[in-house]
Amino acid sequence: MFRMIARMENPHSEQLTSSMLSEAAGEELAGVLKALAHPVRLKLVNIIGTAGEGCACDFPAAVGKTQATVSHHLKQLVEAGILQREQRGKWAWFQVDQDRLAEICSMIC
Amino acid sequence: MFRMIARMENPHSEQLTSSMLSEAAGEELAGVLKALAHPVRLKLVNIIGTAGEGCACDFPAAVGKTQATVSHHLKQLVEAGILQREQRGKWAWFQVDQDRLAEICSMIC
DNA sequence: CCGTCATTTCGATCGTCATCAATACGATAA
DNA sequence: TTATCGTATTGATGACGATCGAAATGACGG
Repeated sequence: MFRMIARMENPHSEQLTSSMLSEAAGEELAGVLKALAHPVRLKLVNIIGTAGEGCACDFPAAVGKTQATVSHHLKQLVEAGILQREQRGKWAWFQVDQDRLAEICSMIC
Repeated sequence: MFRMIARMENPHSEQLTSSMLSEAAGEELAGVLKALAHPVRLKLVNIIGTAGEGCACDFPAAVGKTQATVSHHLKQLVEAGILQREQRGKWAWFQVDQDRLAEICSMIC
């Protein structure tokens, strides 16, 4: 029912409800959350995170969008630091940056 | 440097990177994150959360937006379940729903 | 070097969002 | 009830985001 989690402290000590959030930190956090706040992008993160990694070639069918649209969403996730991209031959593979997600959580809670 | 956190499990056991996220849960999470993913709304949550509570009358000056714009943002936060509204005489007071924030975190990490 | 295949970028369109002034609503005090 | 003050809603406008088809880029294999 409960579990214990060890987590690194937020290096900037900025936290949404217990310490003042700087202008810059607010903008940064808003940007990352915006990248995450879309059903298709959440689904991509979910697929990749659950499987450990994922090939871009499989995503259009998985999320029901064109390849161009998927590429657009992947770019946003990479730019937000949530996904990491790796080229393997012709194919682009993606992984979730778990530390980045943990960092986001540590700023919210 | 590290700290231990006891946390309630996500009642739906849906978690972004370790279990399949349902269509509905994805839409729901995207909606809440969208409500949070704006600099002005983050600042409102930060102000209210840090102080414990806050009066709507103080926010326009605090965030540098008109009363109408602030009211619009507050509504979104309330509808997302992040803020709770309470009428005290003429004034509207707001509090952060910490459990709701924890719930969001538990779905991300 | 070509040709092919995977992926990204471009350009256009359409819908949604942020913002504010003006107005309406709601609560209190006179 | 009426006046007043705080807050919410409306309506309009400009900015931004999602989407896709088409064209460009990049990575192989021959």
